[in-house]
Amino acid sequence: MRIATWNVNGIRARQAQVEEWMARERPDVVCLQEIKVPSAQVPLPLGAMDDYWCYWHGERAYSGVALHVRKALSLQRPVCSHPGFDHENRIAAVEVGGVTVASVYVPNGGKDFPAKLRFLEAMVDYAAGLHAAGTALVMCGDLNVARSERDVHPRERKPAAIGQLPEERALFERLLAAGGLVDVGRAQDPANDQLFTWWAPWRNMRQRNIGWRLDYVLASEALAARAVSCTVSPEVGTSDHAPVLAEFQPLSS
DNA sequence: ATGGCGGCTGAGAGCCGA
Repeated sequence: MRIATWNVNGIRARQAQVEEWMARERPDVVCLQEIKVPSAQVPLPLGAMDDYWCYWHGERAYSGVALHVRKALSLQRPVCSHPGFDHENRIAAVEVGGVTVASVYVPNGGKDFPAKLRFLEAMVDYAAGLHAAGTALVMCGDLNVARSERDVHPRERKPAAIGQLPEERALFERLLAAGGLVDVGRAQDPANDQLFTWWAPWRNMRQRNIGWRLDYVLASEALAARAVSCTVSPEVGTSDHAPVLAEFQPLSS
């Protein structure tokens, strides 16, 4: 089971890159963020792929998320939803094989920081509810928080910067604790202090790997114990964010 | 400390990102 996430920063501008990447990586589930287009205007063939169930949850110009589920995983169209706390089309979820997968784009917070905190708090409650119900969850996406100091390159560390603030980091830890979730990227690569997924688009920050880790695959403990890898692909695409792909052994085996 | 630029809309200059 291969689950991938990518903030594409405009699906129309990134269409060919996403198609190429999906053809090469062949993920079973794909979570996209910042599609920046109304669901009805998603370009084909990405909008309705032969071998994936596609769920687009977007709006004009801004934000928006999507989910793709390989049809072989689920003969009938999976049940898709956007949880009640959604805001600006920032979360979509799908239930497949007893696992809930969510594609999430947390508000940056520069425009409305309290709204970011409210969204993160609602994510905590959502994950806690699924945890209490015994539903396995994989929460993927651009969480717009660098989890800890080591998730920001030393030269980008700014304690007062949005994305690095103590209250955001505390909410990140609450999300993991209340949801019974594991940060799969960190768990798979515990000693790596260069594990970045976003780079500022100037001064060759990406090539020099001076970045932030903002994109995550969080998985319920039982599922995370089945993870075999979680990799960032900094060379893929021209979004400010790189895709992240986690591979899991089947839960049942 | 600051920084630059692409994607989007609407058909300009401005918002947004983190």
